[in-house]
Amino acid sequence: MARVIFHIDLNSFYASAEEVLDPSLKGKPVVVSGLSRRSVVSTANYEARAYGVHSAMPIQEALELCPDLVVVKGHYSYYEELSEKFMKLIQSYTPYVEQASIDECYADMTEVIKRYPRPLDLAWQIQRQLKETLQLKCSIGVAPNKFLAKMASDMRKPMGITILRKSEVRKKLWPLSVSDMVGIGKKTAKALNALGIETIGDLAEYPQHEILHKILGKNTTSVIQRCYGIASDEITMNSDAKSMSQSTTFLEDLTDYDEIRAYFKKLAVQLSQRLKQSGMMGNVVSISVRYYTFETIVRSKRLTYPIQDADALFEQAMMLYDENQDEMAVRHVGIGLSHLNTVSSQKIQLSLFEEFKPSTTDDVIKDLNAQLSVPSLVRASSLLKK
DNA sequence: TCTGGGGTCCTAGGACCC
DNA sequence: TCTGGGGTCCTAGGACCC
Repeated sequence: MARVIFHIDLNSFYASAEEVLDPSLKGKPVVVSGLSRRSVVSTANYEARAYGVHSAMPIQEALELCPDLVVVKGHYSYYEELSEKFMKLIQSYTPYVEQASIDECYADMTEVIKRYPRPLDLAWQIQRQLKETLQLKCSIGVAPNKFLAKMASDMRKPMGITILRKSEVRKKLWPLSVSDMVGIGKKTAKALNALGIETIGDLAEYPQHEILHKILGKNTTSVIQRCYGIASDEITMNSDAKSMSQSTTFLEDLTDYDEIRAYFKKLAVQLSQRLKQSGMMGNVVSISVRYYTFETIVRSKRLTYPIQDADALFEQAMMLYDENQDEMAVRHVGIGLSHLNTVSSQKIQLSLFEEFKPSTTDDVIKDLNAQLSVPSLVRASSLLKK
């Protein structure tokens, strides 16, 4: 049985959210972005897009294109709040809602839709309700699976509703450029173009799958199936974050060790705060360092115990940084933590482990550190001596 | 006007174990 | 004494998305 999947995508979400906070912005070209010389556009509203301004464009360039541009600093916790309300609203229709990002979700409306004369009526209602209650515009794609729903919602923006049936794939999907497919970015598109593949139709009919495999890897089959409108209709609910990171680009490139260290400290504190807020711990620490050349390295380390504390994050980050010191000027640094688990599940794992009685002093210290969120071996050792 | 920040997933090589 | 082949874990790098 074919399912009815909705993809609901908020239009220029951050910019719209700012217009809710400050209605005087309405009608003006607005971007949400950082305020430094090195910032790029996070989201542009449609008035700004009319000038050619778009996401990821350096703010300086955007101002060149549109001198009257209103540049607003993002209020990200407000966006989170609004996003939650958005998801709740969709969940009032069906429990089968998959959050795809802060401003989009998939919803399985197979059952819900039966209560409406036409699928369009449900989509209209959702659009109207989002506009009335949250002042947010959205585009909705309606299709038998997630991929087609997503492609459909992209076809009419803003405030569009598009139904895409599997029987229409040749007519509506095949003429599109391969780069319009989700998952096909710049690099992959270029490689495909080199084979003479320009459109989704070209890709669908390309006979030599072994050659495609060199470009698309293990996704080859599923990418080709997508061209024919075959894709997953499975809704994955409530997936916890797998990693969390905090990074910053300096106003000027830095060479001074202590200054860079101070930034790592700040990032560790911020990251730890967020981890604690969401009750997460993790045991793979990573840092990223981008040099003035824009070359970026990432270094990571798996710990035998999970951490959450700012001091522990900072200590591990600095160990990774020290091991990879370079005299090049640094543009950007970041700290990340992955292999996250909720604190409560960590405690369960810990208590299971305790039945086996860790034998070495090292293990005891690590366990103590994990339980107490104590960062350094020194502090745990001193506890043991008491 | 040079190139943010926060994520996910895939690939590939080396270590290590059986 | 010139050499196996899986499987899994760890790390690094990169593509992609919003």
